[in-house]
Amino acid sequence: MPEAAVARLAVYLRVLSGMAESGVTAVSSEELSQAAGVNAAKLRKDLSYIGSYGTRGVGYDVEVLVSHIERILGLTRNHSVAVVGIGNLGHALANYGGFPGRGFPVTALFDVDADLVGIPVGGIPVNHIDEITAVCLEREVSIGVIATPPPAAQSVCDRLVSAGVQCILNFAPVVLQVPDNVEVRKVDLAVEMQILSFHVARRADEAASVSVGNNGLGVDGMVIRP
Amino acid sequence: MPEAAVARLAVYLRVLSGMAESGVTAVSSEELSQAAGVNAAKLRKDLSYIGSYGTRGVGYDVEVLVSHIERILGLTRNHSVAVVGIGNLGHALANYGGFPGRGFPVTALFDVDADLVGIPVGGIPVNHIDEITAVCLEREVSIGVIATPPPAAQSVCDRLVSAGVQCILNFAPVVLQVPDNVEVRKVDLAVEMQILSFHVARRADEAASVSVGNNGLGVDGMVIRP
DNA sequence: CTTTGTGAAGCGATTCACAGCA
DNA sequence: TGCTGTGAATCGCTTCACAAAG
Repeated sequence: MPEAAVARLAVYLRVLSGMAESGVTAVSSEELSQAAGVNAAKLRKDLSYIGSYGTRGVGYDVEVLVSHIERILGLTRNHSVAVVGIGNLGHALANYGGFPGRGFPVTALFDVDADLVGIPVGGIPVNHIDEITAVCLEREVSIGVIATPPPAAQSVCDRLVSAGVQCILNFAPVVLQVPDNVEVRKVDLAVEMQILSFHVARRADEAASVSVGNNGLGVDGMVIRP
Repeated sequence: MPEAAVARLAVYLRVLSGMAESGVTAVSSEELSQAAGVNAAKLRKDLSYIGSYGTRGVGYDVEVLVSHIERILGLTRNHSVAVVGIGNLGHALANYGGFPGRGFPVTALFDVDADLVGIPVGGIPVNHIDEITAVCLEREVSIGVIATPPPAAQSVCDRLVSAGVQCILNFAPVVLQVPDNVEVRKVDLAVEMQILSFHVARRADEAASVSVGNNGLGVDGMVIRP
């Protein structure tokens, strides 16, 4: 199954959960794809990767789809999360209090700053970063979230890996080096902003070339390239 | 140019900036690709999209690459940013104080909560959300960041669009509906966590099938499928 | 001899279009 | 008839491999 399809399944799951709460019990590929912002063919292909749970001529049962997607995404068991780096972002993450979508309880917080150690954030006490290995093993952390300043990220990552953590969500603007058996996802604000910046620039370029070049008209409408 | 290549250019730029600060003046595609976590062929292909600025047999001049990537990404001009929703995440974003990588000054903050209005966060006073249109137009906001609760996201998005904002970074777990001329990037924690969860589940499945099924050996090593 | 730049091949994801089924 | 499920076609990104250049 394509990695991109996995990401979309998570989106479908959210939309379906919303529908279920609103009392909707059945949905067609057309309706669901609209709500998820993809086209219907892609949606059906994505769902086909996990099995055939629709009814031809009718559509999908919302509850059935929800439970199958949850199973495929491994949401039937809890995934214990540790957040490292209790700055602005770390606070925000800890205070989400069990991650959005549930099933991801935050069970450990770490920081280098001794002044933070022992103080609870979002109900969980902060441990010193030197305790990562012991605490992660003890609390069976399966997902590590890195929210440290860039210089600390690789070292934190190494420690998480040596504590047996195989999944890492990295907010630090650093390219992490990890062994093959560790999965890293990164959330990189600077990169996101720069992609948007690129599109602004491209739009500006196109606007410029349309107005003076590519439409064959000069600025006052005179035909240059008939 | 592939969208994926644009994202990588932003990563190369960061790595190159770090090298420049360390006094490195030249770099080969092999070195740079290692540091950026991609293979050398892909790096060269990506750089070829923006022009031929290397020297065969030698490599690339760090400063030259930096300035060309900055130009392509539109980083030669400032992009004024507005953050909407001053909760935990909004605070964290506002306090970054000019976004990572610079060139993205936060010039406006908005919230519905009247108690927050007027109080500065990260040096910028919070405006009431009803003032979005006027303030965004006045401060020439080009990028809107949505950090509101899910139910408010679409409405905030609509208001940003009507204020002329054409680029949106969305942290709310909602699929935004926008006109074609608006570019949306989303950062979705729940989706990221669920992708990691999927990989945990897949690893567990594989481990199970290796130990009891696909290697032809039972749990104690007895041959089941010789 | 080293390293870039790139056409061409390869590969994976998306889209099409229709067979299959209720 | 209507909608799903899916092979086949298509598209676009990635990788290869080598000619070109210093």
